Amino acid sequence: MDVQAGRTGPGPGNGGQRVTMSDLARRLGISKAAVSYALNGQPGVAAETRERVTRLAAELGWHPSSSARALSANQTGVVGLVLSRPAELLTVETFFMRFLAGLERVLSERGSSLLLRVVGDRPEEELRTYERWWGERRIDGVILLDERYHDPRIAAVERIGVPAVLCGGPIKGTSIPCLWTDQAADSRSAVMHLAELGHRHIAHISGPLEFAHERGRRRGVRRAATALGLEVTTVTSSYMGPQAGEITGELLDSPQPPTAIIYGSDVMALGGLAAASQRRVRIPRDLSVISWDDTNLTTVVHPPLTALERDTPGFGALAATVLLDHIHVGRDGLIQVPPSTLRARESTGPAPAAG
Amino acid sequence: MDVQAGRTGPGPGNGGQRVTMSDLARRLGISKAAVSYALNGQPGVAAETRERVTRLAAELGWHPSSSARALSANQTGVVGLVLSRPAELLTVETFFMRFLAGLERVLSERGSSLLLRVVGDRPEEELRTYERWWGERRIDGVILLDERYHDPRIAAVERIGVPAVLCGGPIKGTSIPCLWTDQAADSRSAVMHLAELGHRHIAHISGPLEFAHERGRRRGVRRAATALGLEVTTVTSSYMGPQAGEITGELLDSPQPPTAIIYGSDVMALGGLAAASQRRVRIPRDLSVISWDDTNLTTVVHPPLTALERDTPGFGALAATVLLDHIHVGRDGLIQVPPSTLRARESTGPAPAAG
DNA sequence: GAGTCTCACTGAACCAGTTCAGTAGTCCAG
DNA sequence: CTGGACTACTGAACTGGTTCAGTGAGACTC
Repeated sequence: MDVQAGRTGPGPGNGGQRVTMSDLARRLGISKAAVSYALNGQPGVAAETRERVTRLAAELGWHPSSSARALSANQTGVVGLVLSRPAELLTVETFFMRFLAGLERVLSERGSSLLLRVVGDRPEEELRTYERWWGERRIDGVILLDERYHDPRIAAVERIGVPAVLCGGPIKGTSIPCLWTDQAADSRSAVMHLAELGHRHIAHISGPLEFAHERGRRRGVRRAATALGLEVTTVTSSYMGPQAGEITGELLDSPQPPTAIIYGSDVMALGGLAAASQRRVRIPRDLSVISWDDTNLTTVVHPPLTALERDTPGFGALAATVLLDHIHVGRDGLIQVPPSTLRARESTGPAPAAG
Repeated sequence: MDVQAGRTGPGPGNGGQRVTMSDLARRLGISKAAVSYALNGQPGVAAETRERVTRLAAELGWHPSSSARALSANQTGVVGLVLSRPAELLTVETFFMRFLAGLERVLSERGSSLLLRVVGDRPEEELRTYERWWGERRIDGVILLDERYHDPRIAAVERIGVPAVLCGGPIKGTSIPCLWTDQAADSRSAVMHLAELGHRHIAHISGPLEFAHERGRRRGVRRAATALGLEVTTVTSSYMGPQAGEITGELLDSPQPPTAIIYGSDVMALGGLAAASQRRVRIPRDLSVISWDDTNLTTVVHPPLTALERDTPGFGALAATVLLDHIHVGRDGLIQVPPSTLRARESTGPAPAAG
């Protein structure tokens, strides 16, 4: 059993692949150890021998077996990432793909690979995956995305012993590096923009509060609005567009509707746009709209959305860099993610005259 | 050098992790081989011994080392996937995330993991990644996504010898299993829907023709329209919303504008909606709109988009199943993907009276 | 009661690398 | 011309599993 389809057995004479160091040693008439030293740039090999070895290796298409290397070096060159977002979120959000693009750029530059697992909305499955991956020596470390309120993963990865970085925090009393975003500053730039346009009553429709960043943003918006003397209404929604639209409708139908709404994501803002359009509320004349994420969607809709733009691929790249440094040189501590910048487009405008 | 941060050295007395089979054997006073047989359900072990072994393994948190296993079994339990989509596409499309969710469901059920690489729009890098992964024995097989016109990857994976499945095809003269989508049938159901509503001149704005499925769809739309006696205009666009919007504008401004447009994706359809709204063209009174993909976006915008719905997670699950079967039992051949179904919403309506 | 069979287990080889201790051979100093 | 240092290697052990060829003990057969 376990016959491999399309896979040739070991030994020469077949497709030609699957060359081992012993093959090289035999053909060159030297020992395996010499080949190893030559290929790894270790001293103790004559320049001419090294040259012969590397040439033959290239010629035969030799690649080091990752398993064998991992076995003796106790290093895999693989980084793990588990997505335990609810399915609805996965299908809607492009955050993850942009994060991934940046993450991968750094990983491939530094010779690492990414092991990915998508579990539904089952955090306990996420923890078990870390434990299994680390137990099976499949990974060198993990990246923790989507920090939750009182996130159990932090204690778990410390118990398991797997090196990790947290995209979130800061967390007190942990040795895990945290990539910390200043939600207060981002909130301020959005609220300030609306205040400058003359808005006196704004609303913030956030995503679910189980996510730590949503809490941070809600607090940031409240504080910034209070500091500027604005009235502020904060509501929580799922990440789904239709629900954000429904809440938008309720806000607009209330006796004292806000004149501007900040949405937790671009898709939520789209839902708001649809609700406004159904009520013949004009953007931005009657209502200003800001989206907390700047994706390509913001420029596809009409009017283009004012948004808080952050460098999500850069965030991914930073996460990869910090994790690899943590694994290899023990880098620790708190790293601040660059703040978002407000990109003003046509969905925000002067507050309507009070009526 | 190469000191591990947060990683404890081998041997007992530390964090407790990293138990090996030899540890189990020593503590139980039996041989490594007996432990192996016991844990793998092989015959030749007394039931009581097996029980003692499995209990101790669970107690000490033993996990098999994937490297050691891969080394002797020549199997890794890992499947590779490379995304060489252009960055613009990655950030916009949710196809991939939905595909991934289905893929992962099957992989995790069957004990496999996914190794992921995101390269930009560099197909040669994709091929080198396959070659390296296979050479390094990191993977058991790969999934080829986004079939291109005259795709060089098919010959490449056959040369390299890595088991693969192609999401596309059918391809003549290859042993690689193909997951084939009947683009002609999908095209027919979209065109038929418009014909039944009385449209006589329709347009199709497709994505780039380097993608094989875009060619298939274009041909399918043309044939279906011709068969039904409709006039059809086909235009090619990038996947970016604004460009699709621009093309929409040109079509609407032409002397004989179509009364319905089929878009290659939901984001492209959104671009079209924005262009129509700027020209005060009403949807669906003046123009009917169909999107080729049914994502959550189609129900967020106003009006909700009529779309060709296909089970993308199911597609991913099928790809995983076929690849694992190909690797383990040598399954081959052509597998047809279930066809899309047309989900009629409010963006399509009766053709306007000829003016 | 000798021969055979099965059961439960052991020892060793093997996968493909890394690494350490040792060893010829050369060179140079004293 | 001997001792020590250095170079360029070799052989073997080691990583943690799997697997094959034994092996001793007990049960069963005739």
